[in-house]
Amino acid sequence: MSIDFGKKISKNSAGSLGDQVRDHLRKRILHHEWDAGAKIPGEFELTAQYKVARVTIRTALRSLETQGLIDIRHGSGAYIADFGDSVRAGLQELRSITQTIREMGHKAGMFTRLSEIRNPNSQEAIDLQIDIVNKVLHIERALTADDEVVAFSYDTFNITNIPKSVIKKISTGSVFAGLESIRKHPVRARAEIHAISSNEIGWGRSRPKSGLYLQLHQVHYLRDGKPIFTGDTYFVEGKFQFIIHRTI
Amino acid sequence: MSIDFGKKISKNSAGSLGDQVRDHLRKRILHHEWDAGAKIPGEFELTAQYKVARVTIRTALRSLETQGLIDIRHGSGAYIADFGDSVRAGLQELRSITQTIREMGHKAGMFTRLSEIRNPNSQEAIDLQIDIVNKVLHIERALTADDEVVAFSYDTFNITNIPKSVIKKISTGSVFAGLESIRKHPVRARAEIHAISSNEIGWGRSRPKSGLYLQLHQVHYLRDGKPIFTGDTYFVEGKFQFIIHRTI
DNA sequence: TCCTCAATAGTTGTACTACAACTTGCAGAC
DNA sequence: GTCTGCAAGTTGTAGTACAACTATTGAGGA
Repeated sequence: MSIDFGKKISKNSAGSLGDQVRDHLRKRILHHEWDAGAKIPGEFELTAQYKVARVTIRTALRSLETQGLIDIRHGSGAYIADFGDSVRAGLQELRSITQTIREMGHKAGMFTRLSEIRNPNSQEAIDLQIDIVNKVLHIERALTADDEVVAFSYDTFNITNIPKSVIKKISTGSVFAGLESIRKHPVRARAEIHAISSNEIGWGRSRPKSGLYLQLHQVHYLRDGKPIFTGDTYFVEGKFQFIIHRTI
Repeated sequence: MSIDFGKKISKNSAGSLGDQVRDHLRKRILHHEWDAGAKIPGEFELTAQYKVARVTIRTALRSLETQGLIDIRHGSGAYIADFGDSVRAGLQELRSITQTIREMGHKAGMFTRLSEIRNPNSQEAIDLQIDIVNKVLHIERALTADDEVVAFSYDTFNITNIPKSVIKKISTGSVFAGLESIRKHPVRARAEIHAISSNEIGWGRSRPKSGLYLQLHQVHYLRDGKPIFTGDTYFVEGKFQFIIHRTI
């Protein structure tokens, strides 16, 4: 079953009813339908708005609370956490770095240095949960903001069951758009953060002399829990501000 | 109401029943009661174990799922998310580093190098939203796991309206416990992450030769939105694994 | 006038029941 | 051996009722 919500429903909304309501409410929050600190409608009113049971609304609200977007107070209501913009630019939201750069008001660019189809190495095979005889697409790119390199990116995709046209689309830079077109876009990712000092990362004139990077090692998962792509992104220290919103 | 759970219940467990169950289940997970990928008991069995309603179990499980510790599959069960066994912190969960180390089954320790009451510098005054004539408590500590230094910490507290006994408690290391005793514990924090290479961080023999740190600059906020303390924590690269769970 | 406090309405938290939707394993047919 | 379909088990959603907590209101007294 999929619901209407009275308003428009986004194409990529899927999963349980609770997840759909959560995603919809999340968009309403991030679109500043309510100010920071403001009280959102009560559970009974949301029940009426979305035409679902109260328990469904509650699962959505609890999820948003765990994500740090709202603050639920017993006997009072749910309030918008006054962190809207930080969350937007923050690490917890799964979106392409290019898109994040763009949303922060900068011109996003990209230079592809390498794009090849090959067998995965052992670490990639483990991360992607595939055998080393499978084929993967490996891409090395430099990401820019306002024509300045802010990160070097090494990504590897499991291209089993992915049509050639989509592989081409991914290769040209539209990673998330390409995967979304065949409903194989990731819904969550696991990321490890490391501080790295190395002169073997990056290339060209834009490589920083300091060799100091913030490394983000990520594995992206589909809704069914299977990994779709993994990669390391090396952010040039100081060029990109990471914000994390921590909650209890 | 507070529940027994059949086993010992930790003193700092508080909040709603769902939160208590969530915290208890989190400890069981982090203590490796179940292997990675293993199925945890079903909702009905947990209902019997904890002697609470199924809806309470469900709120706890949904929260753990949002935090990325488990993976709930409709019609099947809840499974432990795959993770290794090094010291690990979900960055979006706000808890003391000491407590995190302890929850992972390691011996947590702490050496205080400096503890003084003084006026804030300009940056601290901005972060804490106070005037520079106010008084702050500044502490410099080294945090250890299994007698090995994993981080150096420089914290500054706004001690306006904080009784002397609590200040003493904070100084001796029980930051969160001290603040909680007067209901001034932070509920969220805003954190910036940086990669730092410096020989001016840390002290003593435990200072790493590489000088490579993951810096976490944080401001902690109370429920009413006011900052309570700020600080920089420098994690020795490689000693502490940071995990971020990104969702759509 | 100002303060205290009790009553009250409104909101979230927990309990219980019932059924829908989905997954998994197994028995049986072929 | 392979496939199909049933059955049992598990999570998801619905509905109701009440407990626990919050915020407001207003009466009463200093």
